[in-house]
Amino acid sequence: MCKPAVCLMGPTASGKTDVAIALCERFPLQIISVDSALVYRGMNIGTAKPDTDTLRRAPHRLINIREPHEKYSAGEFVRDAEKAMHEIWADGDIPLLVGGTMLYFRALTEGIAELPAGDAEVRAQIDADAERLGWPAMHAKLAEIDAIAAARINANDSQRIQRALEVFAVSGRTLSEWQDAPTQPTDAQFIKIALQPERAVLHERIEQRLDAMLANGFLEEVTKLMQEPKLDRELPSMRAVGYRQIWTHLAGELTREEGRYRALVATRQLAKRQVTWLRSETDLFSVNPLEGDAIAAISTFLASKGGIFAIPK
RNA sequence: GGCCAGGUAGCUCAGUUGGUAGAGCAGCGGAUUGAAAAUCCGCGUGUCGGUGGUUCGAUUCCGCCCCUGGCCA
Repeated sequence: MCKPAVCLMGPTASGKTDVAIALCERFPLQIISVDSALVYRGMNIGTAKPDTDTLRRAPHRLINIREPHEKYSAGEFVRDAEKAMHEIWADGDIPLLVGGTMLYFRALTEGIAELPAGDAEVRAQIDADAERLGWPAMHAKLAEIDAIAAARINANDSQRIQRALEVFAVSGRTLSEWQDAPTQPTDAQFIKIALQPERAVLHERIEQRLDAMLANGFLEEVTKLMQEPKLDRELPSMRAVGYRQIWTHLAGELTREEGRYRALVATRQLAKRQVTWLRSETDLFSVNPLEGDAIAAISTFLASKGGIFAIPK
């Protein structure tokens, strides 16, 4: 039996949280966060994490589930999200998956291949080799063991080359062999909603939000993180938009104004990549959240799905 | 007011011994399978300040004007 789940997707600063909370007041929904940065504790201001008051009113699952020195992944997300969805269904409610990490949405709704987890030691070894030989040479090595993956991956794409080499090193099977197996999407009827503001307006909101973050202690938050002995700027968490640039500023390599500007640019570029993902989504109900009554439009759309949505709270 | 330097893409600048111009950044488009807020690929978007002159042809040379910065008054 296939139960419903609502996906609320959108680029950063598109107003997802506000819409999600409004929807929770109208329908029997419980929120699951779909965000690779909100999983980290202590990263609150720069990730625009909902504040504690908001979280009390509208609890979010999959927020604050990792320390910033830990890793998280799309595969782990799918397992965690499926578990959370079953809990919510067991309560008689419907999951509301809210976020901007489009790979996580894709993995959940389309399925993701069974793959070995990342291995820090193997990665360090590959990095060391790449340091000497360069990534194009590593790409050539990959072509010898997995021509299919090598054909798909650009010779400069350090991360994907590393991953493909890593998978073979730890499992003895090539990445493309692993990925050859058909993937199993999560068993749910996904109702996909996208918040798509006009680009210029989104850019304005991004800038205002960044300045608000800086006024509200973003620098202090990063200062505190820099003092953690387990943290360094190569970690996935510390490469997050904003954190990486502010860290570079606080390390004395950029002025405050340069750091702010680079953080601003990085956030816009993130938003653009998120929009690119959305363009390739099918069966999307698309709404401009900053024009007209978006909540009403989404409510009408959900009500048209019938079932539990036909009876608002 | 005088002298000097400059005015070229959204920004910072290069360049054209006269044949209408190109880098970086920004921006835009795309890819995306356990790091994805990551990583990578592609695309130059222009009254060359204005105006008159010389010339087959001026962004380039000359005159005048405008603007910006500096120095001198």
